[in-house]
Amino acid sequence: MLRPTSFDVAERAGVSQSTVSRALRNSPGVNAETRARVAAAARELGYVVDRHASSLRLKSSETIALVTICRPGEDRSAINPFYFALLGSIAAATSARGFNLLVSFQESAANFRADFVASGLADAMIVIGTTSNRTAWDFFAEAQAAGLGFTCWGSPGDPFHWMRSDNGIGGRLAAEHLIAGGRRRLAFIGPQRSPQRQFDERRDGFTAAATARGVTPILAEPPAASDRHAQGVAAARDLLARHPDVDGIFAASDMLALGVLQGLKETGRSVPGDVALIGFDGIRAGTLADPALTTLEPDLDAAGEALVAMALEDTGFRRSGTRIPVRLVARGSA
Amino acid sequence: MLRPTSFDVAERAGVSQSTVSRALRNSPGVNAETRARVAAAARELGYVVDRHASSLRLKSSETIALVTICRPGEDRSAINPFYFALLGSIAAATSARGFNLLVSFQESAANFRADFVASGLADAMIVIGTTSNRTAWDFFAEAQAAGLGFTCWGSPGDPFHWMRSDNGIGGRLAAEHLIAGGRRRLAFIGPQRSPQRQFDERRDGFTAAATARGVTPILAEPPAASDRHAQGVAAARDLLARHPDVDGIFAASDMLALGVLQGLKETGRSVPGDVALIGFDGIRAGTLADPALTTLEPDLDAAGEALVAMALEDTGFRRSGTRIPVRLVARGSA
DNA sequence: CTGTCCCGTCAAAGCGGTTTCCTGCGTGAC
DNA sequence: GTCACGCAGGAAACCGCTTTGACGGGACAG
Repeated sequence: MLRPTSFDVAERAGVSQSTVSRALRNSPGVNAETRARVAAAARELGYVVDRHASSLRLKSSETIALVTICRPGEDRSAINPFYFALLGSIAAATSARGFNLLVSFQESAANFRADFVASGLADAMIVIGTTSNRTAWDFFAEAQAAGLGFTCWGSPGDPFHWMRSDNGIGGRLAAEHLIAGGRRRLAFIGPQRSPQRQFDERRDGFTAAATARGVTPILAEPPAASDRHAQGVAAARDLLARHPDVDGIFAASDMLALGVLQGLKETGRSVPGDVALIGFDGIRAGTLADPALTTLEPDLDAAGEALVAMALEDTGFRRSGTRIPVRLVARGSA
Repeated sequence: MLRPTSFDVAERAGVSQSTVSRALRNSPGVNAETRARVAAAARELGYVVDRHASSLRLKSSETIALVTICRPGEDRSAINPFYFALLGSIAAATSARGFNLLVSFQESAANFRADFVASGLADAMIVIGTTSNRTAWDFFAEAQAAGLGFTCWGSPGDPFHWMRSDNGIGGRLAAEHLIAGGRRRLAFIGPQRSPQRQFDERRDGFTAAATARGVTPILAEPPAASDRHAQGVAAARDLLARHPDVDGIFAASDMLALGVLQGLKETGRSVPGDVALIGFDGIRAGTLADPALTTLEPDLDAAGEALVAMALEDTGFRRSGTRIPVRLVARGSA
C-alpha cells in the first residue's frame, strides 16, 4: 500500500475516518481509549497526514516563503554571507513554530516569482537581500502593483512591513569605541547615499557621536568596483592617499571592512597599530581575518524571530521600522 | 473577492471550470480563441492556481526538501559556509526546473523532521551538511529504519543515493601543484579517519601523487578544538614544532586551511614564501584571506544540478558515488 | 416509565483543482 | 440524405483531509 490514508487508519482502528482526523489533531470529543487505538493504528501503518489535503481544507500551509534578492547575474556565492546567516536564523524561528520554510533566490526583475502566498504555498513572505540592491526596488514596485504583502529586512518604507539593524546606535558605538581607544582622526567609509538609508543611518550615528566628542570624521565614498570587498580595498587606498594620518575607520559593512583591511595592509599600515578598524554585520569571515575584525553585530536570533513574527502579524510587531539591537564585538582590529 | 478560483475565471470567460483548467495548463482540446479568453479572464482577476489543490490531485508538489544537518547545539552561523554555497546552487537547480525548495536545518537526533516526502510536501529530499558530522549517522540510521529515501552530499554508502567532490583528483592536483612550485617537504593536515572517508580520499590522492614523484608527505591529525578553524591553528603550530622544514601544506578543507594560515603566520612563517598552502572547498572566505587561499573548488553548479537530478531520479544519475569535478584555483597562498 | 441532555461517533459536504467520460455539433464520405 | 468521425467543451468523479450537522444510546430528572 503506497501511502496509507486516514481511511486505512480508520479501518484498522475500527472507527470512521472523521474520528481518525479528530483523534490525530487532538480535537475534543474523542474518547481517550479510541484516541489511543487510532494513534496505534496510525503508527503501525506509518501514516503521515497529507499536507496538501490538510492545507487545502484549512486554507493555511504553515509555511513561510523567504525570497532573497540577488544582483542580476550575481553568482550565488557572491551573496553577502550576512544574508545566509539571516536565512539561518529565520529558519530557526520558523522551525520553532513548526512552520516550514520555502526558500527562493531571485535576481531578475523580468520574472519575479512572488506568488507564493497567492498560490497558497505560503502563509506569508519575507524578503531579504535588499539593502543597497537596486534590483530590490524593482521587486518592491512589482509587489506594490500586484498588491503583494511581505515583510522585509531593510528600509523600503511604506507600505511594506520592514525592520532593520539599529544602525544609528551601531554608528554611535563605533565612534565611542574608536575614541575610547584614543583615536581622533576618524573616517567613515561607505556609500553616502544608500537607497534604503541603512548606511546613511550608520554614518549619521557615527558622525553625531564623534562630533559630540569634538571629532569630525572624514566621509569617504568608495569607488565603484566589482564587489564590496574590492570597493573596500580601493577606498582604503584613496583615503590614505588623501588623509595619511587617519587612525580610526568605521566601514559601513563587514565585507567592505575586509577590503579596507587589505587596503590598509597594502599601504603598509598596521591594524590596529596605525589604524583601528570597525565593520558592521558580524559575519563569520570577520573572525577569520588577521587581525579579527571588530564589528557591530546585530542580534540575528532576534531578527529572525521578529521577521517571522511580523510576517505572521503576531501582535507587537505590526509597526514597521522596528530596530534590531546591535552590540559591539571587540576583536583584534580595534 | 478573496482569491478568485477557477470557477470565477470560468464565469468571467463564459466557459466551464474544466475548460479553464485545460486552457491554463495548455492541455489539448481547447480552441485557441477560447484559450485566449480564459487567459485574459485569469489575468484580469489576478487568478493564481492553488498549489495545494493542484498538488493534491496530481500527487506531486514540484518541491524538493533540503535538509542541512548541523552539529547539536551548533550556532547556525557556525555552519561551514560551503553548505550555504551548496544550498545556493541547489536552489538554482530547483528553480531552473520550476521547482520549489523547502529548507530545513536539523541538529538533534531526537526529533528529526523528515516526513517531507511522506506528507507530500516534497517530491524528494536532499541531505547535506553530513561530512564528518556524527549527527548525520543518527539521521541515516533513522532514515533507514523509516525506509526513507533521499539524496545526500557525502559518502554514507549504501543504501542511499549520494555523491561528493572528486576528492582523489583534488588531492592529486594539490600534490602536483605544490611539487610544481618546487615544494618537497609536504604535509597533509586533516582528520585521518573521517566517518564518510571524504578526507581520507583527499589524503590518499595527495599521498599517492606525491609518492609517485618521490615525496612522502607527513600526515598530521589536527588536535581537538572548538571548530575547524581553531583546529587548523593548533595543527599548524604542532606540525611546525615537529617538522620545522615543511614547505608545502595541503589542508583537508578551507576552514581548516584558514586556521592553518593563521597558525603559520603566528609561528613567523610567510605564506607562500616559507610555506605554500592549499585548501579544499572553494569557500568565499578563502578569497578574503591574506594571502588569498589557493584551493580546490568543486563545480558547485554541477553539484546542485546533479543532486537535484539524482533526487528526482532523472536518468544518468541513478548510480551513487558520482564524483563532482574539482579544479585547482591558484591564488596567493600557493 | 418517559423525556431531556450530553457524549462519542458517523455520514457527508466541502476545499480547489485535474481528468475521465460523455455529449453536441460540424464536416466529409458514400 | 444518412452515417461515421472528430473536435470542443461540459458534467461529474476524485485527490485526502477537516468540520458541520445528525444520530444513537446511556445517564439522569421528573
